[in-house]
Amino acid sequence: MGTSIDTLQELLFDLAGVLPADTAPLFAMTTPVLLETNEAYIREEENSRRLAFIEQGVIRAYTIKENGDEATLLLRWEGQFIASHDTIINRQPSRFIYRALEPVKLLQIDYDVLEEILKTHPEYEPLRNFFLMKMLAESLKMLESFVTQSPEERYRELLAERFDLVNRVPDKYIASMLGITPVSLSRIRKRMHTKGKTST
Amino acid sequence: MGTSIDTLQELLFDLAGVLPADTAPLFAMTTPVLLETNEAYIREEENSRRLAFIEQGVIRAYTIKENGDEATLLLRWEGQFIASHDTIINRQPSRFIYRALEPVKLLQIDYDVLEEILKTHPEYEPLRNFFLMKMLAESLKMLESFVTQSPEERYRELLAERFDLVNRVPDKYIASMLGITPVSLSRIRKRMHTKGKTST
DNA sequence: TGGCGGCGTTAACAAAAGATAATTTAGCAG
DNA sequence: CTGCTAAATTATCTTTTGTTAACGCCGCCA
Repeated sequence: MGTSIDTLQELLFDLAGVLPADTAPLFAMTTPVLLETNEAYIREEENSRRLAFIEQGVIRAYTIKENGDEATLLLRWEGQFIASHDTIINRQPSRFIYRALEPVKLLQIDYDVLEEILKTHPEYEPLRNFFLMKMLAESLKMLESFVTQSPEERYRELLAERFDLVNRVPDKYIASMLGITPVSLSRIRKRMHTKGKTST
Repeated sequence: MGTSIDTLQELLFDLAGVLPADTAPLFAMTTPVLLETNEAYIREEENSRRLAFIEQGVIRAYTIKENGDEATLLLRWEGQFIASHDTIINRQPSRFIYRALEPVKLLQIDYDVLEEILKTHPEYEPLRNFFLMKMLAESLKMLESFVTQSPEERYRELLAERFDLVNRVPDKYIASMLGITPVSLSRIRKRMHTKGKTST
């Protein structure tokens, strides 16, 4: 059973040829964190520049709309990073809330500390680039789905690509992430059952 | 009148304290490129890892859907970078077409060449991070607008924030970027004229 | 300058989504 | 096992969007 550190060390080796033995300075500054179901990792208006690798569990990033409704921006799960992009990229208080949907295990580091480490250990730099690019690619892919597909098509694709995730997460959050209401998602599912079971 | 090089040198100085005099190795590898209206910069299935800073003009990134319709993913204009994210991030043939909507002036570099330069000149690294983060923040903001706002609200916001851009670009591309049809955008505009001229 | 073609608008109808509320289902605590 | 609560479904009605087609406007080019 691999730990976060194992995973990240492997990644660092693959990306930059950094041997696990040479990653001590990086991992010395990380802290393990546990969240219980429904616990907030980052709250609205918070300014902390924490960055975490998810070892286990699912975290939901959402915002509260003017009318009081929640809107889920994205879900992150094991093997991904989670951080307040408002705070890290724009140095603004987080407009989003990051909350565990399940018990979560994190490996955490402060972004400013990470930056210091990167100054003295530029060999870790590929790790940052890798995750930035990965997140950018993911965001663009989601964006693409909004301009090319209908809500039903987006849902079908999500089912096809992340069936496990859809089953771990309440439908209402999935709906919100697809840009529709839970009622609408329910109707889509009904349509899918009756009519075309075939697809994508 | 500032050139691309001036702008980028300024950015490099602000971000990393690199003096303009020390940026020669970087700019030695760049090429100016001119595109005329409607000329494609990157075509579908293309594998080139070109990266360009837009000095003047607007470029549209779009894909052709299964039904033959076009879907505009994003628009980029002067001061921004343009590149095939499929090709640079995932080393896949571009699924998008990048085409000039106006006469365009670019400052181009090959990404692989840039990577080589970054190995010997890590002091330029902040530039890459800056643009990656900037693009990520932009993508997430657009994504946010899809989960929190209606098409009409997205249009109003686009008008409020990028009025100049909306006026430079044909409505049908704006509509597609908002995830709706040109017919629908036309109705939204009609609604806005008659009813609420106020607000966000 | 006359015609052609693309773009935006409008119209008419079908399909889908939003809002609200009632009802059923399901997960969890005691 | 029972009961409570939240989530999901269903129903009804309204609003918005999609689809297709017609029409007018304008720019461009022969």
